[in-house]
Amino acid sequence: MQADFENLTIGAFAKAAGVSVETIRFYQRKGLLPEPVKPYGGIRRYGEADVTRVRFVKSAQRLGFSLNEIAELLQLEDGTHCEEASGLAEHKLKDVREKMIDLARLEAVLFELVCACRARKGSVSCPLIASLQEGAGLVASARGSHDRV
Amino acid sequence: MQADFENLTIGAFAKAAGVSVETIRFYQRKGLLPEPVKPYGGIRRYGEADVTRVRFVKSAQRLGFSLNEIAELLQLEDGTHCEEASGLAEHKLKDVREKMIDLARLEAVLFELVCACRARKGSVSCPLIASLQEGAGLVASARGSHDRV
DNA sequence: CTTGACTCCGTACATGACTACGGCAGTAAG
DNA sequence: CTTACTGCCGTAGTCATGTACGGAGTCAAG
Ligand SMILES: [Zn+2]
Ligand SMILES: [Zn+2]
Ligand SMILES: [Zn+2]
Ligand SMILES: [Zn+2]
Repeated sequence: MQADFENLTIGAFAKAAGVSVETIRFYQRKGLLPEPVKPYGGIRRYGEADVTRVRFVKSAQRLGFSLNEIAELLQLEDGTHCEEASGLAEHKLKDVREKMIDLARLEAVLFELVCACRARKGSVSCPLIASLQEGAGLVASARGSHDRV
Repeated sequence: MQADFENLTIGAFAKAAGVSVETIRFYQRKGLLPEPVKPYGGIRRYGEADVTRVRFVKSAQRLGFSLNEIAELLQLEDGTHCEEASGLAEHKLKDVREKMIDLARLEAVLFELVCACRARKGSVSCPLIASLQEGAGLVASARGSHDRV
């Protein structure tokens, strides 16, 4: 029951990697996947290494890396550049932590608004709408100098 | 030193609202802002109310609402639909909380990877890269049924 | 040999939130 | 009056991450 992960057509490859054929082709155009040589007028074949590579992309994506950042990571694929790789990851970790703080602030404000809405007994109009209209400093959210997760 | 917030041209209005002219026109096309009547072959004028409205949009955006959701909120602008408004906010709050959980998981994994990278003493290759290549169950991240913040 | 499934390739579409451009018209300063 | 801004309007482009489609070629089974 061992699947043969060599000499896959693009369809089988995509299935093995858990993405669509179109996605494979898209990654090729982006330079995230090598395009295997095409035998004279024939059909390209893919192997184990390609499947691994797609899985790499997908895991990195789940970690919040963009495809461009993943391209950078793929430069380091041979595993001999620990410094650079962990540098990228640390940067991403910083981004994630900033985003967590933003979201926490968001959560607090939204919660407060929902509470105010529920508790509005005497007021004529919805406190949520009212506070959005003032809109002053809710979630000041000093957007940082670079990309977010 | 009191700025006169009536009879603004679109340029002054945009500046007063803290967005670009193009953004104003974009919001008009999207139906988020009313387009004031244009005097015979002349120039539209904007006032305080328009500035307030843009600020509403921007605050709601900082709270994670999409422009479409903000359009919904604007339907309720008169403040007489507390139910609907707080319904939207509660839904968004739920989204935010889910996203916070996702990010927390992300943070943990990234942190672990960075640690592993720093601590790799004997291993030949970078543990971060290695673990991306295996890529199995890192951040399972069961993506929910709907929109995220 | 035909049929049907699959590949190849290029192009277009989808989403969200804008941003840019080009040409024409109105307005203000000198 | 001329010049230099603005405003008006429509169209189109950007970025990210794909998805969809159409026509032509290839391959394997029947
Ligand atoms: Zn490393
Ligand atoms: Zn960053
Ligand atoms: Zn309310
Ligand atoms: Zn939702």
